[in-house]
Amino acid sequence: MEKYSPSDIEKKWQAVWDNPNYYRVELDESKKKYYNLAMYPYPSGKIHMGHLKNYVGSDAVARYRKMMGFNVLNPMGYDSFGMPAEQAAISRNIRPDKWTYSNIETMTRQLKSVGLAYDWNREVITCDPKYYRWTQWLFQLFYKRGLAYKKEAAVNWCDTCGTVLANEQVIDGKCWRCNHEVRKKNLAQWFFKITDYADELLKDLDKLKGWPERVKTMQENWIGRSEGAEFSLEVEGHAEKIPVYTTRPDTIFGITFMALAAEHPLVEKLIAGQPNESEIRQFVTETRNMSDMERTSSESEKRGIFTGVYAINPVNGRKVPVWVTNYVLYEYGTGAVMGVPTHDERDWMFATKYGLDKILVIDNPKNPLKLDEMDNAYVEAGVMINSGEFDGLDNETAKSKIVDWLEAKKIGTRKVNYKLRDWLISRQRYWGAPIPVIYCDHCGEVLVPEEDLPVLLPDDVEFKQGALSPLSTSKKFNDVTCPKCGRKARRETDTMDTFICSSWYYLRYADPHNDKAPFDRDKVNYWNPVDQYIGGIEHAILHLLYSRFFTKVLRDAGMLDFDEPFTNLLTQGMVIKDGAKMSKSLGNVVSPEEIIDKYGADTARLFILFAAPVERDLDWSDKGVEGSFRFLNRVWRILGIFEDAIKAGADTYDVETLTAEEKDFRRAIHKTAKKVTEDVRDKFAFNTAISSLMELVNAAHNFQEKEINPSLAREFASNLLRMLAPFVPHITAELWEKFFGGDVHKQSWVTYDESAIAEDTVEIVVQINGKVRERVSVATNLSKAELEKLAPTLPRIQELTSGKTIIKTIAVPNKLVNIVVK
RNA sequence: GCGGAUGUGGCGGAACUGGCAGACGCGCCGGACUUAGAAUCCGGUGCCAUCAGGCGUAUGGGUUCAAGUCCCUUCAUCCGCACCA
Repeated sequence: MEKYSPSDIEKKWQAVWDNPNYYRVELDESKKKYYNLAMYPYPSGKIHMGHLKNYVGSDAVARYRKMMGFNVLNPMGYDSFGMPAEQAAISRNIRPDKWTYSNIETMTRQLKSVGLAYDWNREVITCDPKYYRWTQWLFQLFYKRGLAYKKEAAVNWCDTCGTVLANEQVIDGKCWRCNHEVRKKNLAQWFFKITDYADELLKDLDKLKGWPERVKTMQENWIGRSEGAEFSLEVEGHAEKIPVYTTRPDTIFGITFMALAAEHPLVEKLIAGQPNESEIRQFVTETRNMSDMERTSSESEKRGIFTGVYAINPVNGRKVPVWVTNYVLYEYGTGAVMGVPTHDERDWMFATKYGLDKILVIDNPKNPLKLDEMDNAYVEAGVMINSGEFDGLDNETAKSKIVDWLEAKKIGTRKVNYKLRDWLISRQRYWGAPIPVIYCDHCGEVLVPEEDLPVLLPDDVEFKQGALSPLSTSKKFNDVTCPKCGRKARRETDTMDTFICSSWYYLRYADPHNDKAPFDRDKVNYWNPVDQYIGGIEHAILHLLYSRFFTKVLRDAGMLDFDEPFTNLLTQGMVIKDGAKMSKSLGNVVSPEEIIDKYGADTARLFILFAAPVERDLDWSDKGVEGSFRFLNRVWRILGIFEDAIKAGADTYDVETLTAEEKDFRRAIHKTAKKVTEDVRDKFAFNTAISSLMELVNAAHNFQEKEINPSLAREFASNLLRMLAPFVPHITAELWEKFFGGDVHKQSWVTYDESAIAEDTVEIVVQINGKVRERVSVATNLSKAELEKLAPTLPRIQELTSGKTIIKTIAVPNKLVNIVVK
């Protein structure tokens, strides 16, 4: 047989697979569906190893499921709105759409060169007006359901990107995209009311049995639910009250001061006319100008200033000073906090610094507290003291009793709070889906009528770094009349966060060409939810939370019938080289193209799958790649040696005619089939599946210079090629065609025969005091009693136990015998 | 600080419900083929030790006939959240 030449083989098969009908799938109620999805890429113009790792693993799953007889949906598309296209327009004067579509073309070509089994008929491109028409339609659906609203707020602003960002897109106070420090800015912006779904988004995490714990925990923390009470304190000499939220109603009797956020609107009213009014105002301004980084770090110093006014604790009438501080967050709860220094560490630090009073209200039952000996707040459980009628209760019980009491006296109520804020979706950028709203001086906010969708992106725009949205520079775009009254009006010039586009793309794949609706309900209900989703951990909160939110809203709108979009989630690891993530700046990048050119896509795929479990980081090794290439050559070579036998063999034959050695080999074939099936089906353990295939090929080498039963050789080739097909599709297609005719990817998955795996004898380990001292071959399933009887009679064991007393013998059938001696 | 994870040869990594630690691959060592090299094939390869044997899964302890696996302690690394009252 000729030499293994990956480039010829791969070109040949990729041409076959490029036929749009080859991977086409259709809805078929008679077949069990399997929706396999890998997170679609941003069309940067070049695939990198990270993409490859993601898509190769996902592809193996799709191909395996197809061979298992599932109707597999395995689509691909592009998350094609976003800043880089606009940057290209700003710095190189290339139109964003040109830049994007040419990148899509090259990336598609690169993806095809990897041999991925996508149904490209279903390609989704989010910057295509046929797609973003429905993104706009969905915005309007949210609007009509009261889930999209515009409000003025202090929002996150990135100067380099020239746009606002959602809370989820601010990482450590910096922009998720460009890493530039984010600052606060007051702007009127569009929000999606994700907080309406906070409770369900949290609760339904329990339904996601197929998600990694880590991702669920991250979402749980992000949603940040807490239970407590809200109540108000009167202010001496003012009509206004100060509402506060607390999770520690059991410490209400210990309030010694009130702390307001610098942004709190009451501050201005309270300080009016105070002698040091201007000093306080200066403090407020300074604090508000601090970056979020300095402001929210728990290490930074707590500072504050007394307003000169006092509030009254409603539970005991105590007069407490009201302070303005830098450590209370305006956005959470009520923007005001009750100060209980004895039982809250932050309040302790603050009160100590400014010499404020401290009252103990919870005591340590084991070791009574003394205020003047404490150097920290007491935050453990304990017994109530100094708390009127609640004294003596344990503080957990007191918590709910005090809230009951507050409610009965109409002072306060139970309250649940979330850290999750509404999703800021406006972007002051061009390359996104325009928000389909028109402003009319007469009619106000008006939705663009459905028949006028999509609101197209105009081309008469100017791109300038950091300037206002380019859309505001377009005459065409802004020349509009009010759809209601016909008077001159103006368009919303903001576009939508690209994360909106990606919050529903997995639904569009089910019905990608629909021009009457975003998708057909029956089709989505057939294909969705996604059975297996694979992608990077960086979307643990962003994309995965937003998509869950969208699914729930669309369910409530009657557009689909499930609660969660992704049944199983696999978060794949990064690609590492020389101890660091591959990056241009470190110069440790290996491009998929160069590997494919040198060894072929099959080798690249095999190495990626073999070197590490999918969810773990992959340590790139050039030597390891060579090892994978070597293995494929071994497969090629051994099947070449067997070629005549394979062709002469029969599909069914009498196993009893095999020699003992051949029987062993046949057992290995069936054992491997079992192992590979279980590894792929249950665990996505491609690395161990491949290692057992390597063992099988190694075992075949015993026959390289020996006659092999032709039918056995045939069985081996058929099994090996089918098992390897999901991992290395080209070489297996070629060899299958050569030996069996037809298409390996249309074959059914291997089956195995338990009886063929069973062995007559097993090797038993005999231990003395837990150390292996002898091995013995016995009949399979020899009973415990028989084993216990047999072991001490072995010569070697007799020798080692002579003169000692046997205390106990433990036997585990098919495994071992342990003799305990003294 | 809180939460999650990880820790096994020279390296990437195996080990199902506790039952032979180190599968498979890389690297290394030896051999065959070759004038020689490359490629290929065969064999070896946790550490210490002259065979016997001893020691080994981050640390220290515990449970057990038996622990990488279960329990407690400490340490290290990575990730997420981080003044959320």
